Amino acid sequence: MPYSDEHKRETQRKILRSAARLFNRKGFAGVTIGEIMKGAGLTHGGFYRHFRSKAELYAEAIRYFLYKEAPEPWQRPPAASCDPNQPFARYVLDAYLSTDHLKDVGGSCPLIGLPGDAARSSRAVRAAYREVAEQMVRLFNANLDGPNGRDLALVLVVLSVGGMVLARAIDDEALAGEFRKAARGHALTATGWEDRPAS
Amino acid sequence: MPYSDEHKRETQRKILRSAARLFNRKGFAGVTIGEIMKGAGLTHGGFYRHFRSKAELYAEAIRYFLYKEAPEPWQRPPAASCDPNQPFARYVLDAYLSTDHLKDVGGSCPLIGLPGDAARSSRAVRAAYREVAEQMVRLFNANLDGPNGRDLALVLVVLSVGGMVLARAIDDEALAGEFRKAARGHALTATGWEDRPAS
DNA sequence: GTCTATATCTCGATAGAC
DNA sequence: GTCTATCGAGATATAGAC
Repeated sequence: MPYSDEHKRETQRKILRSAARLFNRKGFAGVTIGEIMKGAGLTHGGFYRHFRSKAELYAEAIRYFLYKEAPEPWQRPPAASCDPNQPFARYVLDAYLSTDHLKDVGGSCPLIGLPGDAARSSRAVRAAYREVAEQMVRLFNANLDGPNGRDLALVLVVLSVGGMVLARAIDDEALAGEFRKAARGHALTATGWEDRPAS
Repeated sequence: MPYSDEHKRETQRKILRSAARLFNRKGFAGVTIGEIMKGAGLTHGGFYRHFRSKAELYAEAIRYFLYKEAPEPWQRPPAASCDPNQPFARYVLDAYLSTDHLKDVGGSCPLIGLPGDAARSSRAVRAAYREVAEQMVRLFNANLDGPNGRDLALVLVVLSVGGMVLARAIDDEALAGEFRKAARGHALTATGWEDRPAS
């Protein structure tokens, strides 16, 4: 057996990783199978031994980000500036609306890069998108007690995603910055988390 | 002169109207020139006497919504329930996050349907997108006095656009409703505009 | 499982009659 | 200005050798 199961899973992972980055950067229709496979170090033809179609890959790529590939800031607070008195969700909010995240188009959260395509896609894709959104709500909610915790968590997700979506689509960096800063500042005030300079 | 200038402008208007609806529903890459022209009651070939390319049409279609085609609620308060004591911007917020607007995919505000495509498009497209966003900020700001008026207006735009973008992309109507309600409720509290049942 | 090669299709843009 | 017809590029998906 020249190719082990382990090797196949590893190849799939490479394809998903390449696909996630490209879909984020160029949208569903803007990406070709050949491009994705090239990004994974493979060629066009082999794709269909791993996924049945481009559409199926799309949903898998969204879920992939959620479970395997979420970058550092979403997993745990940055060690260097870790302050136990600050809720973890606060670090996530800062990272989400940060300039780094704005500019990291390929590696960013799929909630930002794909909403338009997701809305027009199959149930499977929209279900994957929903799972990511739910995970984000739970993350914020874990740091918000009280009866209004869930409502406030929903608002934080709306502010995070909405602020970044607008900032990405606008051609004016100053206005894009205003949107992000306003969303971040308002979120910190609403939650009672103290403010400090944005990144 | 079998075709007057007036006739040409009217034809352009039809093309833009058809294009705006289709771009909202299917995204930039998902729409074909033939489809757009069919929606305008014309055929494929005539398109290039009106626009130089599909990309140019895209920017024009966004602007078109802004200046000519914005539906009733964005232009003035609904006559039936008009209360002079309620700020106009409050009606806009309600209409923006309403179920009607959620379901009117083709006729909705381009800020909701196109952000992903806009972010990946030319400067002209992103400039058009920015103009619509700026207009919306001004609209809210006109009803928010004080030094924090502009910041709050920016937050309202983020809540409106973010709430609808998330609601559209998710396959769960209940969660989509939660996002919209949370965004609306929070906006009304933050502005001091009184609350009442959502539509 | 992965490769090269190709079938089949669709789209954006152009040409030329009316 | 609008039509029909078509070109040429580039896409998804498949076939078959290794």
